[in-house]
Amino acid sequence: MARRNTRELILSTSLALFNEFGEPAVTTNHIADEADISPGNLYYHFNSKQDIIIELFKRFITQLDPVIDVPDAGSLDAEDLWFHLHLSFELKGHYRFFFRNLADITDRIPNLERAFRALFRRERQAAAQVVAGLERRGALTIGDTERLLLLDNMMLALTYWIPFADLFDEGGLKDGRAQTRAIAGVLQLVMPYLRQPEHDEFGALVRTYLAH
Amino acid sequence: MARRNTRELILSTSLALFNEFGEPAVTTNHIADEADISPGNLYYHFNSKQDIIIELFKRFITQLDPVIDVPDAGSLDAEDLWFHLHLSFELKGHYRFFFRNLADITDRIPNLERAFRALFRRERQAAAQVVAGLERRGALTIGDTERLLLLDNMMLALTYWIPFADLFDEGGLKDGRAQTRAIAGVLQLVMPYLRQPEHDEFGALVRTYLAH
DNA sequence: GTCTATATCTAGATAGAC
DNA sequence: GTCTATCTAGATATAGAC
Repeated sequence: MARRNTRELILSTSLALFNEFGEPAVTTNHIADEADISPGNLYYHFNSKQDIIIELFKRFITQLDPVIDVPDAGSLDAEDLWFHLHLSFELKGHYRFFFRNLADITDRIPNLERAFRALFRRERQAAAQVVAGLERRGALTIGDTERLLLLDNMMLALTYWIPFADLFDEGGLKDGRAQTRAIAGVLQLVMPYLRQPEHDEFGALVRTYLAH
Repeated sequence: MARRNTRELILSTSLALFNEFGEPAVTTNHIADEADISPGNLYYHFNSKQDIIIELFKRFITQLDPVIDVPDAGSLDAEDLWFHLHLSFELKGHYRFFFRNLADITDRIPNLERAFRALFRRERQAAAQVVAGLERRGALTIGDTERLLLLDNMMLALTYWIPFADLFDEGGLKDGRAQTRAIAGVLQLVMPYLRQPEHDEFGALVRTYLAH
């Protein structure tokens, strides 16, 4: 067969199968089969199935890092925010098997739980910075209780929109329609607290993109 | 041992273990062990592990039915809505293992996927009726796009607040604090679209309950 | 690096005595 | 109804030849 890079082949095959059937339902034999290699070969490149998952997670987080830690989170306008959410949801869709069974997978792989907690903490902080930035510029007004609950609802959408869409999947995750609706959902959470002209800017953006 | 009702013991033991460790991590041997019966005895009462899960689901849905299909959904006030959400989230917390691994569990148990889809459809309809009722009474104004996204965000909270809280669990699910915050989160989603006096009624309710 | 063959382990499930 | 003992299947992982 003389493949260029078997390790990469195993990773991409695993990711595709995990996303399609869910990680627990995909065995190392299935992966080897689908990649047209032997099970023994798979274990030459990876010590365990967990190692494959961990490597996939590392790649996910490496790609997500620059998306979350946006340097000027405090000065984003509607278009910037849309763009950031777009990158975030697209990436999460690409690695959606993690979010499908978050509790199960973080339970079984010890370090993954800590990693996801850290991720959520940073995502929440980033969201808080965006809100704080809008407040500072006088574009947004919100009470303390409301801010807390707004961040809760934002985190919920950022974490579970992908698996939620997956449950009803009519292909929307692959062509990006599901991601578009997710972004619109997040922006709508913020919109009610915006003053003009930002309020209408956000609204127009949502409508434009939702219309395809 | 001469137990009153072994079948019930198996069910309650299973539910407790599933909620604590996640259903995939709990074997039939663990259940038998924890219930102080033999594995053989467990299989005398249930043909399979799936049968236990299905029976638990039946009980969940039987209890949830009257909570979802509220006859006068169109005329709920803030307190009524709070109460309904309370019942709903409490019950979901009681059977939270289903929501922990929704995608996985619905994939493995064929009929469960259909059942959950039906449940979501009904929940969304009920939410839509509540919103429509508020609109009819002049308490709420919302555009068509916004209504759609509002329902998305409500469904997201109704479905995933429990597993979300579970991820960070500091015991909040058992004493009900997590559920309280979930209810507040849902009410906050609706609040921005309310006029007075309903807007302040909802706000006061949220603040009262969140303060413990 | 890759293969075939196989070891190991564990979960779900059954058999048959009591 | 309940037990002990055991079967079976399938998944992860290893051994050793090529």
